[in-house]
Amino acid sequence: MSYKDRKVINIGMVSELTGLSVRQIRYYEERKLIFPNRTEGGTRKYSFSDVEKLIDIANQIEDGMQSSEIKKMQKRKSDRKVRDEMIRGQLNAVFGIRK
Amino acid sequence: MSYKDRKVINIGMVSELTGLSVRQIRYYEERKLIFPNRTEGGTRKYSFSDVEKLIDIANQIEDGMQSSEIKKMQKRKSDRKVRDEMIRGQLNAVFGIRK
DNA sequence: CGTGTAAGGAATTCTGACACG
DNA sequence: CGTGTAAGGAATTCTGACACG
Repeated sequence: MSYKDRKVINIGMVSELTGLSVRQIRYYEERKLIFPNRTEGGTRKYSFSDVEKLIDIANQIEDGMQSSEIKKMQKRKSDRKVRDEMIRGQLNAVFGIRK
Repeated sequence: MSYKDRKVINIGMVSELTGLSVRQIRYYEERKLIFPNRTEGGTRKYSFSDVEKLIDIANQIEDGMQSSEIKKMQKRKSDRKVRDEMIRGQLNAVFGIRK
């Protein structure tokens, strides 16, 4: 929706923005930690959110965490978000609490 | 500073985002209406601000305005901004009006 | 496991020019 | 003036593999 989430950046620029090698960036995708879009021609396209996520991933790897662990943590975080949003939705439906 | 102003988008994606041809986008640059960055290799890089500006330019062209006229209007707009900021600065220096 | 690299090919972009109008 | 197009070349990216550890 916002600029931050538009997938418009090529891998070369992502490499420059993050300081990571293109090899690393592709590898984190292979491990299902990041999900760029693709052009018709097959070129990867990333968002600024992806750039930030990649920096986090690189830091976790640097701290000795394995990609499989990082993936699990991503899932936990995602699950928490879904749960919180459901609770919010229910509260809103029942009590009409706004925002 | 913000995501909106980071020059990270290739001309192909700009073409897709704006609906303009790459020929048009390059031409508006030739007429000094837009100023992308360049990679070492010479590839153009645009920001989301540039994308919006390009849409405005295309609309003005479509309305029959010439590129030289558009450039003049851009300058006027820029001059107004500089003037307003100077006034603000002076007021702030003399009266300490905040923000 | 995470990352570098050389290999060959494909997609993307660049410039300068000719065309039309 | 604004834009399309074919031309030739250069920069960018892609995949699959081998290497090291």
